[in-house]
Amino acid sequence: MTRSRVTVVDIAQAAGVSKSTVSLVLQASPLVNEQTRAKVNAAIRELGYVYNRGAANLRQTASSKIVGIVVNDLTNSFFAELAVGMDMVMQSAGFVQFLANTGESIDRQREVVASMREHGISGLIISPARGTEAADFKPLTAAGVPVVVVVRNIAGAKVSSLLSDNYAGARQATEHLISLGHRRIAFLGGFSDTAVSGERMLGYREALAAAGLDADAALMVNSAPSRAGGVTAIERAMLIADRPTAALCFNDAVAFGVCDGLRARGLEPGRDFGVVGFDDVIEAETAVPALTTVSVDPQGMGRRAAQMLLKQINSGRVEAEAQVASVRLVVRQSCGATLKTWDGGATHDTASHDTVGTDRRQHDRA
Amino acid sequence: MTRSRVTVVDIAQAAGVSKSTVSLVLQASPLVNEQTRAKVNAAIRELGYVYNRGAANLRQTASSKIVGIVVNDLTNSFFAELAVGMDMVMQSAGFVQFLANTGESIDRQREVVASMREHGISGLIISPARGTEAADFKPLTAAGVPVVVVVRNIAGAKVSSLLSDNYAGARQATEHLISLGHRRIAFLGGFSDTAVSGERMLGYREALAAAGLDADAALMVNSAPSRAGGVTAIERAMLIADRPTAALCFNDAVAFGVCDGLRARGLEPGRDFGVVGFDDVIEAETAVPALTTVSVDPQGMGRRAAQMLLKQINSGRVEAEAQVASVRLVVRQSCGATLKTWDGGATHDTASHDTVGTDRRQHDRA
DNA sequence: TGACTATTTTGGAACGATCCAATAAATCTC
DNA sequence: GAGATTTATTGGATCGTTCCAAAATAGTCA
Repeated sequence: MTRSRVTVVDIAQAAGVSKSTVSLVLQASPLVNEQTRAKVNAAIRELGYVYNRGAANLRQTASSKIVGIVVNDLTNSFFAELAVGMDMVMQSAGFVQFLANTGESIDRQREVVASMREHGISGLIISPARGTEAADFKPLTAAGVPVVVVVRNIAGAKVSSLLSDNYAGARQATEHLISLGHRRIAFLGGFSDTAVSGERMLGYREALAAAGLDADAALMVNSAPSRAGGVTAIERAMLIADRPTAALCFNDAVAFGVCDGLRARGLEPGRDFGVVGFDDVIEAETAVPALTTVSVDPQGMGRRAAQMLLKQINSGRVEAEAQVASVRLVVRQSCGATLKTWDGGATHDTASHDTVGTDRRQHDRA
Repeated sequence: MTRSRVTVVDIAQAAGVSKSTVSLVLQASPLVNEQTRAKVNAAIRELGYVYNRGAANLRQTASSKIVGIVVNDLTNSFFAELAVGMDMVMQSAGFVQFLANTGESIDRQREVVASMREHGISGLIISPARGTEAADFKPLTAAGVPVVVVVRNIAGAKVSSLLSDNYAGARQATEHLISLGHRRIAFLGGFSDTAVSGERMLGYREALAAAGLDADAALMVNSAPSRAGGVTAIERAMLIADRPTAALCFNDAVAFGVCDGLRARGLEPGRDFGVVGFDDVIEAETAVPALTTVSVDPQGMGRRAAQMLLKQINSGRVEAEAQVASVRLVVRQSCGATLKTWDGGATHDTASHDTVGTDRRQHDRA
């Protein structure tokens, strides 16, 4: 016996006014008399009324107060934090968000976006799955739904974007490793056919070139952009004859995997091998050794993307705007630059240095 | 010039039928003639029609195909994976989900649940913030909205729940550490005033008691249930005179922090100190040393919770059902079990074993 | 008091899809 | 070929809110 919903009419009846008046109270209109407002509010509380936004949204002037957020891998801390950042500003703005995970499946992405549209989102933030094309956003923009693309760029799409400065970050990180004395620097993880990977790799290569080092193709190894991928990437990188002594990793997850892989072969990241990540996820700081990484502040990026979207929703204009979030290298321990004390090992009795490189040794175990 | 929405009437006109017929086509009714259906579908594609679910939901017989998911800390892998598990089955069932992060704020939680209700969720899965009371769910259940509480129990709430068997898991893990010869076993991390922590701590204490060991209050140290919390917890635990030789950690995040903290003081987890986590997050397997932990399979739990909710939504009956997800101890390396000769002494010259870390040695620096 | 503002309140027509009862068209039955 | 049956189609009322034009009430001033 599910009793039928409590509606404005019920409230009106209970408060002895018309439904129009109740409606005015609901939207806090100054037109309504204080006493009347109090009576209506009392009735609302009394009857346990809940506003039906769906009904209100029917009138085409209304905004649904719903946005869609689509990410490709929520299990990756980077995206989880991105989502949390968005959530914060959306909640504060009185919006509620659909969130969907695509797991890089373009089909799921299409379904999920279609589904969100049916439910009437007033905007969409998406970190597109691999293979997403500019044309995929056509229907959205044509319908006047603002879209913000984050993290991964979609060439030719007439939507707003918020990307991190991958080129600059990678270049800076690579230069840092070079300044520490490294000459054989690997680029590990990620898929080179993605825009993000391409940009980071370009920064890496140009930094090498500028220093007069040549980019050995054997030093660039693709892998899944995950911790497990990092393990396999470093394994492969150490198979070649002229081994790297340091690596720029596609992201922090890969970097952690690389650290795992190094330890598995008896090498200590930061001491025996320089490791630099990308993203600066929350664990990067507390990990041991603390991860030197390019900070992109995912939560901040999420907040910023949300603000971009809100601005467009509120202004009513759908005008593409491309923003680039600047990044900065955060030097911690995994690159070897701040090497302090854990030199430990009996076969190892160097004094402390503040750079890597001097006490690096080759552990031949293969 | 945002042209007004395309509606069923427009489609009807274009296809030369009535809006009722269009509606029948939309819900794939067998009543409609094949040719008519084709005509209508063509018009739908032609005009770029998008279904307006909000309008459909007005009729009270309809189900909104929206569920709400509320978690308290999406940056914790455990919850991220839980969410992904739910997302999977919800997507497959044609539902779309609101997702909100409360960050343990009971106010945000209340706001966000209210907001979701206004948008017409047909069900809610919630991992309640600390301090949530049974009464908070009253309005939901009274309105016939099924609720599934996950992870944390709310005593007295008349809603369904899916909890992991914290008691059994903690007991099993503690027994395992005891069987490895440990006598001073700490319980690190978490807040003892939460249900989850209470259950796990009980399992820990009863295992100790059953083995004739007494539970030293100094060995139980509270901390935030995060990686950073784990670092501080182990630091505090190592300050006491009669130090622990192993620890059961509140969750995997804490366990990783404990490993970090141990390394910072020159101790190698798994060799010099037994560490057991709880949750079995995805990184537990690939970490070095691989984390011995109580597997609760967060993704599987998410899927299961989603299924419970769907069952209730579909059956229309709101009947509370309490499920307990069984857990199992996954023995990896961090507990030291794969190292046979654990003796806890400072002088330590074990031979090679088939684990990582054979050439790592103890660094006494404290 | 009556005319004239302000200030409040209010029916009814949207909004877009569904569903029921009723109709129209096609097929069958004897 | 008239009636019964099956198969397709269709107006209109409905869901809960907003908004507009209009009405009712209160307040002001000559």
